[in-house]
Amino acid sequence: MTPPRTPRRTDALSKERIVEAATRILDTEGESALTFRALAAHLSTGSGAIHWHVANKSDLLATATDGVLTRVLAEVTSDGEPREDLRAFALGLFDAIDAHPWVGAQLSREPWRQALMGVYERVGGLLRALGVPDRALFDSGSAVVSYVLGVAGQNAANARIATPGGADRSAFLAGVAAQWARLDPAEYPVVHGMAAQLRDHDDRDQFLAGVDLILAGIAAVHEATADPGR
Amino acid sequence: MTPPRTPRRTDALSKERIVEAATRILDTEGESALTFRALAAHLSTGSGAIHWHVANKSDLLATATDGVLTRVLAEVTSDGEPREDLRAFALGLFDAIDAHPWVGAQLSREPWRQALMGVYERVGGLLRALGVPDRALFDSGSAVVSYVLGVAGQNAANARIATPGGADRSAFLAGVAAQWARLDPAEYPVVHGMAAQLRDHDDRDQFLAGVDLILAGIAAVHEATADPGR
DNA sequence: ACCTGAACACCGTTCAAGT
DNA sequence: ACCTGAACACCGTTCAAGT
Repeated sequence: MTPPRTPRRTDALSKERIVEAATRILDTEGESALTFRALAAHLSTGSGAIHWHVANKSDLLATATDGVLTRVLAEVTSDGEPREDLRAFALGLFDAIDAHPWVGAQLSREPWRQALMGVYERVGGLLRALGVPDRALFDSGSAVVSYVLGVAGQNAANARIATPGGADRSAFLAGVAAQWARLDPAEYPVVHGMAAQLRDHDDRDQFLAGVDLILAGIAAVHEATADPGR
Repeated sequence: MTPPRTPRRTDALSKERIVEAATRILDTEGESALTFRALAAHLSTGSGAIHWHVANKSDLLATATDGVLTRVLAEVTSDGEPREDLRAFALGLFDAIDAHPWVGAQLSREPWRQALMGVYERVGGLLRALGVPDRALFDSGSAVVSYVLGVAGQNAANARIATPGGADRSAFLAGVAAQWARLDPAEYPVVHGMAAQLRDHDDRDQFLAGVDLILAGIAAVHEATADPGR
């Protein structure tokens, strides 16, 4: 009489289901909670089974990241006024990374390369619709994309730092603001003066203000250098 | 007769020496090579000794990151024309992260918060010297800082992806450019058209172009909204 | 073809024991 | 006070064995 093995699950495992479960763990418990053992438990299977569908952890993170970004690309449509479409798209990326902060931490990983292509395409297309000449599309697009990713990364950082402590975001900001306010105004005149703004600002508003700033710069530079022979 | 223990080292261990060694490992062998065992071997001590000086790995990474950023703040002076000073400072951050790509990956970690204060102070001060009104300093400064960090993060990503493969940066870029060129122009008209620019562009130049774009935007918005009653 | 779960080589961290 | 190095509880990944 052999010892009873754990009964085989009926619903088949698949890379899709694994990535789905991984995303849920990342969203709810954070990056450090995503282990193959935890994942296996969630899916009531063995860790080896996961490795049959997923090459390794990097592959898993890559696919999950790609999923989030692909969804943004698909869900945020660009069929209106280009300026508004661009703001909406940027905001879509912002919100996606806000909802899945771990994606911001994947910035420096492979998966982004593929997704970034789609992002560049979208941003470039909208900039072109705004009248940016083709030769300026690369630099302008790169500036927009870099800015968006920079904010995303910082936001991911804040989300990470804030949550572990248990305090929510506004309490966290208030704490940093208080620290800024306490700085010696002689040594840190600017930051000292920013404390109140830091405490009260809205991340999304500030993000959009930055997008508008860059668009204004693109418009200014573009008009200034608009080549006559074109 | 007791078995001979490893002779006690004469030069005292210190947090400073540990962080120095850690930085060297990070720079030369990459982030994955930094383990307490490797570090202990480099310093010919035990892993426990390191934990006596350094709370944990996070503390170690934080201190190393802070060191790099502090050095940039100290070495890049700002005593000339504000616009040039700002470009030089941004470039200083760019180069530092280019030289220590692992710093870019620390973006979403605690250590940055302290260093970021100094960065905001410097950038804000220069923007003010450029004529940006105080109330606009926070948003403008945030835009500049976010952009710089975004580029830094992406560069760290490229450095990471490129080096493991053994190919150097230009070969890596050529590969990605070739991939972009191969894309269906009907589906990816913009990115397809950017392939040549991607292959030939200079990272530093493009970075500075972005800084200039943002500065142009700040100037434009500032002039447009310059309040008469001030 | 797909899954199980023990085994392996590693990791950060702790800690009794030394000097 | 500072250091040593074994021990502990983890981790990703592999793999013989099952169905």
